[in-house]
Amino acid sequence: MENDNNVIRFFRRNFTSQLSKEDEKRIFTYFKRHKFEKKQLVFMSGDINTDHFFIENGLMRLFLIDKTGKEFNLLFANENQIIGDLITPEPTDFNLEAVEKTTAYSISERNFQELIQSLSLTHQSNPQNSLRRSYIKIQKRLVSILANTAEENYLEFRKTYPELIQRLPQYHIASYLGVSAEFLSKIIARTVKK
Amino acid sequence: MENDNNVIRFFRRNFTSQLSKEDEKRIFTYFKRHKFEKKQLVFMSGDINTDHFFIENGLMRLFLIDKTGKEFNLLFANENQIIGDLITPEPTDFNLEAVEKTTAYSISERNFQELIQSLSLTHQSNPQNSLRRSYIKIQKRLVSILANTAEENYLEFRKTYPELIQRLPQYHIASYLGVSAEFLSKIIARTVKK
DNA sequence: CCTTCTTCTTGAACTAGTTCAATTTTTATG
DNA sequence: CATAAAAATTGAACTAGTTCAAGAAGAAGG
Repeated sequence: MENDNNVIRFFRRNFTSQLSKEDEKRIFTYFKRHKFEKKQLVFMSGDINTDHFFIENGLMRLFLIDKTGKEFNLLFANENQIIGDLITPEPTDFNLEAVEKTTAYSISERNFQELIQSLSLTHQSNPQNSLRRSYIKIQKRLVSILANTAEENYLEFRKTYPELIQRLPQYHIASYLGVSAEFLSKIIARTVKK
Repeated sequence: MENDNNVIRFFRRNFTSQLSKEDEKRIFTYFKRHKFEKKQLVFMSGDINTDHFFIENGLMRLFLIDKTGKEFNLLFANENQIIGDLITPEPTDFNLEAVEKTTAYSISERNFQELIQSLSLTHQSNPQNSLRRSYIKIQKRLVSILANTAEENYLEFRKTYPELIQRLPQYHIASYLGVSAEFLSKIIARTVKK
């Protein structure tokens, strides 16, 4: 991990801009590097004290499997993003999977908090703000799914995440939008004609 | 406000248990008391720097109006809960309305942060945690709306918020569940028979 | 207690989206 | 580069939920 500093940059961007060499070293020691194969499951429903994953390279998805066995994608994360279940250390309902071959750095909730504290990021402006942004985002998504048609939601998704459209199989996008893969395919066929 | 301490109790419960008399006085000075009539609009889409409202008595709803004029309820709050739009001080997309005659205490985001700081609630464990809980809740709601039928969602709502079933008109519940008022009425007729 | 307003109900016609099954296209791999 | 596996497409039959319209029931105020 020493030979790059994506995680450091992430910390600078999200928490505070002044990090001493000491701080950086300290940050390194908190993360563990992992490689996951395409479609490899990282954690699954029922697991406790799940880690957060900072993605250096690749693409992951957080999803849920309902009682009928159907999957629902909740979140995607790619390079320089963090993904995990906020309910940790409680048992998670979700599953985390690498969609592509992925390199990621893991940290437990407890260690994450400890790290933030020890860097005296106690002015709390930012860990809260990023959670706030996430909250506002999911709130918008909820409304959008309720208020708009699947076609509108798809077009919006495409506009917002053009690179994800390239990288994700369609059925994962369908599941994120809350429609069947078949129907999304029909939507796309329809919108291409226009 | 001096003759009761709902707000104080809220602070004790949500932030820290040790509050000096000084602290309590300080908290009082930050809040402004309001009374709202049934159906009175408190803030609306486009308003900037909207306040948070701590409800002493009554019931409020946060909702959005889509481009076709249809309303979507996002959140209800009753006694001893706080409601508002986290996007503040940015312009809100939402509307806040008193569903019943309501008494509430308002505070701006800026003052709220200042107050928390000045009470040295800097150990940040809790403002974050309550936001986390909200996030986890809305995440579950999103999945639930996608994965379950309207009937299942209604039964779940009824189980989780029995008192809201009493206090809210059906069409507000319908809008929260993401179905038309007519369809909810049919669902209820159906479930009564069983 | 009468009148008005608000909320709830019901039915009929409709539509967005699902499910299932079969086929084609694309991608990955020995 | 051939074969297998994964992903996308298409059509037909279906269903959950919508919309519109009209009427019934409930609640609230003068």
